[in-house]
Amino acid sequence: MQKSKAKPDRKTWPAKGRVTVKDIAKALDVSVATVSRALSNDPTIADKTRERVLKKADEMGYSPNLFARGLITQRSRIAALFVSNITNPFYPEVVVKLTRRLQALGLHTMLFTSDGTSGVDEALPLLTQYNPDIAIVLAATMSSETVKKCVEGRTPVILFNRYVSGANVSAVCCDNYSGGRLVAETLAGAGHKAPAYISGLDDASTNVDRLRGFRDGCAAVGLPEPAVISGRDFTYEAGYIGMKELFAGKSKPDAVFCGNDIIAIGAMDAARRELGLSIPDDVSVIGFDDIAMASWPSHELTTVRQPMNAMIDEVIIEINRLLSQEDSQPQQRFLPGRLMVRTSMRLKEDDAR
Amino acid sequence: MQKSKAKPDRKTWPAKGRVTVKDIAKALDVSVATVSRALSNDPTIADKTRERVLKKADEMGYSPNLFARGLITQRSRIAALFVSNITNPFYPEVVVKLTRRLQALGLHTMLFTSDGTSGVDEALPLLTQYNPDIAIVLAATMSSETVKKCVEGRTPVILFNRYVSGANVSAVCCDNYSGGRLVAETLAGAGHKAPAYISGLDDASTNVDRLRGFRDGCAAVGLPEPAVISGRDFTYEAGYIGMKELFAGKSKPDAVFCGNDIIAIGAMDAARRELGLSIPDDVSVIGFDDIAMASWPSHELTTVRQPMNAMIDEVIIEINRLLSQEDSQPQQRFLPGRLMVRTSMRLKEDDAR
DNA sequence: ATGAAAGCGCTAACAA
DNA sequence: TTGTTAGCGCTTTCAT
Repeated sequence: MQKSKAKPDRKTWPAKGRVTVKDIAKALDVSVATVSRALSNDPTIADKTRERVLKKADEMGYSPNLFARGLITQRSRIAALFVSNITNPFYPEVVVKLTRRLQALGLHTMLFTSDGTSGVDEALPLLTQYNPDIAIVLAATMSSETVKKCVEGRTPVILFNRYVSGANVSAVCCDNYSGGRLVAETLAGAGHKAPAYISGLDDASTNVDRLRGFRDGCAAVGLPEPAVISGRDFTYEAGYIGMKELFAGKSKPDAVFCGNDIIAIGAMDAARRELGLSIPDDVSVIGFDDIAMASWPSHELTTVRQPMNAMIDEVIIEINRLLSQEDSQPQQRFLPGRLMVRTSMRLKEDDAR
Repeated sequence: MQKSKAKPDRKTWPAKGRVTVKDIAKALDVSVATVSRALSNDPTIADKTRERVLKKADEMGYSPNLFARGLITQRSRIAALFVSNITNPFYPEVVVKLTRRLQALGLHTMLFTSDGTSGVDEALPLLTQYNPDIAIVLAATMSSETVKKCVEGRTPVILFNRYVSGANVSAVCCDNYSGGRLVAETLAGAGHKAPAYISGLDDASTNVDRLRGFRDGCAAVGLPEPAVISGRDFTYEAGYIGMKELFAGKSKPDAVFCGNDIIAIGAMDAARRELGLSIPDDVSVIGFDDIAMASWPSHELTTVRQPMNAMIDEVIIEINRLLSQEDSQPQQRFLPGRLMVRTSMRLKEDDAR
């Protein structure tokens, strides 16, 4: 029944048995400050002491509590990653590769998903709760309002395959517009006469830019305005149905450019199975992304390859820039795609021209 | 130069401008405890007060700092999710769906990836730093040592499509063994005579169980021991090469069961392109997973469907169990797969029997 | 080069 | 029903 200062022996507390700086300090009979300094490579500490601490910490199986650290440093070491598009295998691959790179940077990936329709905004409240050091948005729709909130909340945002012209946000994109033009030019060069386009999600900027580039390209090389099947989704079904619609009309296309590879594969299947067409003799099909599947013998899809690794590199560079200098301005980078020529596109000029 | 208690006006501090409980308390002239109680739906607070606080909090754009909360409650509200297998589209889909469910439970997904070879163990130190409430491992290799460390660290682990017999870990799996048997029985029923199997990763438990089930099934129904192409990876290439090898020998199989769908698709492509075979007339091909692609017209793959949604449901149930009762024992659940019959398998009995 | 002490934002005893 | 206070584990002045 002593009163004393009554701090010790609060052993009923949670604790969960993890080793803390205090434990190390006690074991070595130094102060917690010293332990902290040793762990954070503070130069103002004796080498011997540092070594002793580090050794002991290792022995005791110490692992820092990043919650506590983050609370004081105001840096969470968390990167928030938003994804919605999952039917396209391109993005899962980006998620995995990016996460690995972030891990190497000491950043932990917190993943947020949403269904395709509602975009990413609904996850915003979740985001703020952990105060991530950076937010990365993968080709998902994020309203400019949400973007603004992030910026206000001092969380730098990097958009991947999206950009917002006005807003103060970094972006790393494949140059979708040029990709679209490239396809138009190539098709013209191979003597195609009747271009068409099957859209993914109508208002996705990737889709908009690819189509715009394709249209402009067609005009520039003297091709007619492409027929456009508009807006379901970036899915196999969209391509399948789109292709059928395209050939239901009176004027048949001789080349179909698709919003992405998955759509293109759906389109090819429809052409072969439903329309009895042969590819590329009756119709050329071109995709976008160059996912692994595109090069499989069953598809052999000619497509615009997104420079995924280079894009990821850019994201990492941008993160470093944003996190190192306090007031670095957001920056937008556009990387060119490259046409991967395979057998789904007719190459020779035929009887044309 | 006053000394005083000198707490106020530490305005040079980080702060980052976020609204805290203290701000709300000040604005309403109540104590922070009251605010905290209102926010956490503590029953011991006056309804009026709660409403006032909630309203004000909303007005001020308050969002709790989960670092601080986690520090005291010892619950991070974080679920660690480990993935390595990315070539198989089954798992990205699980990741996205699972994440959405976890979000609904108020759990944030922290994603860890590793390359296929090294398994998941390397990420363990990262894990402990945030003290997740639960760890979920998706079909990745996690050494029993790592599992043990998690259990010791009081972090419950749920394996998805993996299990460890001895260890104290929960698991939710497709019943891969029965799936393998089912395939053998079906093949026999359709008059096949010469079964074969193309492996994924040799030591992956999914692969091992499917093969074991297939072997046992073949024996049970009087089919010969299946020829086995062993162990590259769960990839298209593995299937492509495996199929070629299978037909390089003297005895040709008339039915090839594959470690998963991607392998099966690779095998079919090889059969058609490299071997000039027709499917299913010359050889039947059966996969495992039933990914979206399997039902595409270009593949029409007969396959064992994993009950993905039911499996995810089980994971959620298990999480709730583990997190609610303190000392709930880990539990292993095996869910049966279902054969999806498509045209890649010959159905009629032929001249057989 | 080291220690003492304050405090990040929050919750949970314990009082009142 | 509410306020006071201690403290989660850590970093960081400020002394020494």
